[in-house]
Amino acid sequence: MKSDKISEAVVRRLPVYLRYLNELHKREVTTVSSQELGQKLDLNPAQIRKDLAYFGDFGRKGIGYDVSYLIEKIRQILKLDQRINVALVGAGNLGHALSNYNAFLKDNMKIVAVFDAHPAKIGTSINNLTVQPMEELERTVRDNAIRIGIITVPDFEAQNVANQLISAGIEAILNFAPIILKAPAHIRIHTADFTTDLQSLAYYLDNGKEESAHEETQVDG
Amino acid sequence: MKSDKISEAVVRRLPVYLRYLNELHKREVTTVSSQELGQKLDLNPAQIRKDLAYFGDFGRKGIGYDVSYLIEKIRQILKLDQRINVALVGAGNLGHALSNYNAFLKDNMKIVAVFDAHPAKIGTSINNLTVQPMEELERTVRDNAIRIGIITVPDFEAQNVANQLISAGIEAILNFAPIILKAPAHIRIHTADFTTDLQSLAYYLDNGKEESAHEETQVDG
DNA sequence: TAGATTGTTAATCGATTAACAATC
DNA sequence: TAGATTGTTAATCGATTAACAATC
Repeated sequence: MKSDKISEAVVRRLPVYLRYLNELHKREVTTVSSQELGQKLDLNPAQIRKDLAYFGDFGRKGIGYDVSYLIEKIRQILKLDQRINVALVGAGNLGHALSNYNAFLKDNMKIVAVFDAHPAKIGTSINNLTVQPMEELERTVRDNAIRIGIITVPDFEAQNVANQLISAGIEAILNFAPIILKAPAHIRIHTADFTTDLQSLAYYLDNGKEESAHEETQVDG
Repeated sequence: MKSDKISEAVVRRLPVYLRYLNELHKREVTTVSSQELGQKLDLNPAQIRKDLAYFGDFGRKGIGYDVSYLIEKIRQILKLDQRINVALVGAGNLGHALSNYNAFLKDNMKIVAVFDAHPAKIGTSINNLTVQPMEELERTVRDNAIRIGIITVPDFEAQNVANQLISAGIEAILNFAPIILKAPAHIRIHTADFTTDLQSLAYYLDNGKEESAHEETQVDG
């Protein structure tokens, strides 16, 4: 079963598969079953098989999946087999941290330009890249065929920066500012907001009892 | 309709509501309807009403929601009305960036301790906090009633750090390492992995046509 | 009163999981 | 051949959305 419309949930699991497959490959494991994969990644094996089957018949009945072949296929699906240039806007602490993560990203996706509006930042160097003024954003994006923008500016500037990235021709945005960006439908936006992560985590803190089906707790009991 | 089991999707939207409500409050808006909220946050109004109704009757028919009251209620639900201490493990670039975000978190959630295994880091200062060695983690966590741990160490150390946090009595973890952590069921783990975010973003880059229902494109056509 | 908007039930939609024939 | 495991269909589960009576 090829194509149809693939749900975002499926797409978000692909990088997770890829990461673990790369680890297996490094360990020289050549074959893996959906069951092993599921166990390691806390996912249902049927779900993994189904996810992969959306894109092709990658496995062999009775055998499992060839690790190298599956890595190749997932990289193709995610377009990680082609060079993808990324721009980072906001040369603060977080921007600095992210630009260092280039090491973690496989060769083909790379932050190739950093921008900031703050005069003091411009011209300084971050991880071998010179911070450029916002005025150069449009030209740099076009000249370097930059397709993804990462936003690490304060929230009140984020929408403005997004607009500039979009009019420069960027196709997708990874937004770290705690705000819901508005953009045309053809622009893909992912929000990576750890304030939200942390706050929703607080919900699950246990204040006393709740579901203490365990017989463990003896304080307060 | 109170309680039942609340889905994670619902819990994850609460901080989003809260953030925008705080903005409204700052602008001295006193009342808001689910429709306005939905428009601003790109959500279905019925969904917002349903989400809130899980926790109580916070609105008034014909009127909408009182902004201040709803803020208070959501803060209670998320346990943000009580002081929650957080520990950060991994004093690298990302850890540094996160510790600065204290400013963005409301008063009640705070990073109160930073740890690192690297001798060169220990004793240095990050955002007014002295980096402590891992050996002190257990005691510091207990003495300061730290309930949440943030992991910003390299992937190969992440599981080990998680184990230490858990045995020190932490209740929840925000994990930035690109790995699936194993933990007992009562420990809540959220993964904030932007490698995954970026890679799944690449999938949506448009290589040519796909769903060009728009008549815009004339190059390549 | 008329208009607006909630809380909630019912309908829809979509995603996950189970089951199994095909086959290595 | 017997055992293992895929790809896929059907069953289940859960989340979103529509609709509307209640009521401010």
